[in-house]
Amino acid sequence: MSLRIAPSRARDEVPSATVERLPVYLHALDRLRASGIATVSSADLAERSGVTSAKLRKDLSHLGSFGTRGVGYDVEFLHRSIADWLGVHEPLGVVIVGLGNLGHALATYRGFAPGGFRIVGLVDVDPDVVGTDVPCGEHSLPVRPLADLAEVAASAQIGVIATPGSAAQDACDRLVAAGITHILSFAPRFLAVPSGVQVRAIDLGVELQILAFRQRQAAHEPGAVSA
Amino acid sequence: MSLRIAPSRARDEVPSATVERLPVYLHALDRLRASGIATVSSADLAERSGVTSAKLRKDLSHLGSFGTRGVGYDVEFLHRSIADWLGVHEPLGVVIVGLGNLGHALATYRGFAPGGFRIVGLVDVDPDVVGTDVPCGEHSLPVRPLADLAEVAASAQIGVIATPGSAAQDACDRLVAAGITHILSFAPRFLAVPSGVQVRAIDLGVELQILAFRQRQAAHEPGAVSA
DNA sequence: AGGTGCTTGTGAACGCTGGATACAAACCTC
DNA sequence: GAGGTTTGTATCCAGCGTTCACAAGCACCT
Repeated sequence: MSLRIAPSRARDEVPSATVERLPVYLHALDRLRASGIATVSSADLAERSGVTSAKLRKDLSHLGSFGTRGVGYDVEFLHRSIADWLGVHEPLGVVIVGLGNLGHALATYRGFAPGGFRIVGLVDVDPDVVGTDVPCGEHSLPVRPLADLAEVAASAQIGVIATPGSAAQDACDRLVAAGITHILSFAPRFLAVPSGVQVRAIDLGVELQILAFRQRQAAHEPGAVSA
Repeated sequence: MSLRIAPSRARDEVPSATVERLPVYLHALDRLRASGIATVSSADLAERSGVTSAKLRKDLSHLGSFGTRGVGYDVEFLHRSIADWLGVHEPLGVVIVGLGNLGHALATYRGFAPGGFRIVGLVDVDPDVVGTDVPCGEHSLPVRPLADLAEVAASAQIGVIATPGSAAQDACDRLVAAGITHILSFAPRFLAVPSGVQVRAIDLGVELQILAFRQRQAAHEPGAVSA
C-alpha cells in the first residue's frame, strides 16, 4: 500500500449524526479484523452497521478519504483512522457514582478499555458497599465513600451516574463541582447543570416505554409495517 | 373540577420525537404528584423535563387539550391522560435474555412496574445461572435455559437482549421466531431482523465514546461552549 | 358585571440537518 | 491500454422539528 496522508479534517464541521455513527463503524471493523478480513467495501461494511452504503461513504467523507477506488477500505487502516480521529489512543478516566446492580454492570462491562476508557474511581454512599473491591476489566478498584468524590474525580474526565433518581442531582452537582464537564446519566430524571457541562441521559424505563408504545400501536393496527 | 372529555387523538399522526418525550413528562409529573403539587404551568413542567415551554405545549397539543388557560395543568389529570394515551394501564410482558450483570440490573430495576411492564421470563445459557431465582420487583423468577425461550416468550410482547455481543444475533433470532416483534438490545452489535420487527439498540460503549469525543473536542478548544 | 392579567393552544414560517441520487475520478486487473 | 469496479462528492430535495407570535379562554379582583 502506498503512503497515505492522514486527512484529519476539522472536527467541528462534522454533523453530530455522523459522529454518533462512527463508534458503530468502529465496532463492525473490530469484528472484521477479528475475522481476519483485510479489505471491505462500503456496501459490506454498511450492511454490518445497519446503514446504507451511501450514508457510510458520506459519513467517512466528512473526516477524510480512506478508501481505494475500485477496491474498498483496508480494514486495519480504516479502523486506525477512525479511532485516531475519535481520539481513542489517549484513554479518558471514568468515575462511576452509584454501585448498585447497574453500577456493577457498568464497572465490569467489557468494551470500555478498547474504546479508550479507563475506570479510575468508584463511589457510593452505602456503608455496606464502600470498601468492597469491584473488578474493572484487568484490575479491580475499591469503592470509596461519597465524601472522596472530589479527590477521585480529579483524575477523571467523564462521570457516570448510576444512582437512584433521588440521589442523581446531588451526585451530578458534586461531579460538576469537582470539575467534570461530561456526564453520562442513567437516572430517571432531568439533571440541571450549568452551561458548558454536557449530559447524556439514558433512561431504561423511557426506552422501554417508547418501545411499548410502538408495540401497542402495531398490535392495534396489524396492517402497518414500518421500517 | 368540571367534567372533561378525554381527547385521545389518532396515535399515528403524532411525531415520533413527541412520543419519545412523553415518558419524560410522565416522570416529572410522578415527582410533582409525590410532592403534593396539584397544579403546574407549562413553563414549570418544561423546566423539570429539560425542554422549552413552547415545545411542551406543542407536544401535548398533539394528543389533545388538557390544561386550563390562565391556570396551568392539573397534575393528576395530566398524568392520567398521558399514561392512558401511552397505554400504561395494560402491562406488557417482558422477557430478558442474558442474566449477567446487566441482565440482573434490568431485572431488579425499579420503575418497570409503574411504567406498565411485567417481567414474565428470564433466560440464560450458563448452567450455573440457570435455575437460580432473581428478584423482579415484588416477586422473583427462576432463570430458565435457552431452550425454553419459545415457551417463556409466549406470554411476552417485548424482548430484552442483555447477552454478550457474540450471542446477541442468536438470541434475537430466537425471540423473533417466538413471535416477539419489539426488542430492546444492549449488545454492541447491529442486529439483523425481518421487516416488521422493531429493534431499539443501546450500546453503552457507543454512548460513552460519543461523550468522550465531545470531551476531547471541548478540551482542545477551550473557547467553545455549546448548549 | 366587567375588566385585567395570566396561561394555554395553535397557526405559520423558518431553518436545517440529513438523506437520496447521480456522476466523475481513481485504481486494479487483465 | 482498456475495462470494470468502487470510492468520493456535488447537488438537490424533502421532511421534520423548533420557534415565534398571537388569539382564545379562564379566573380573579374591583
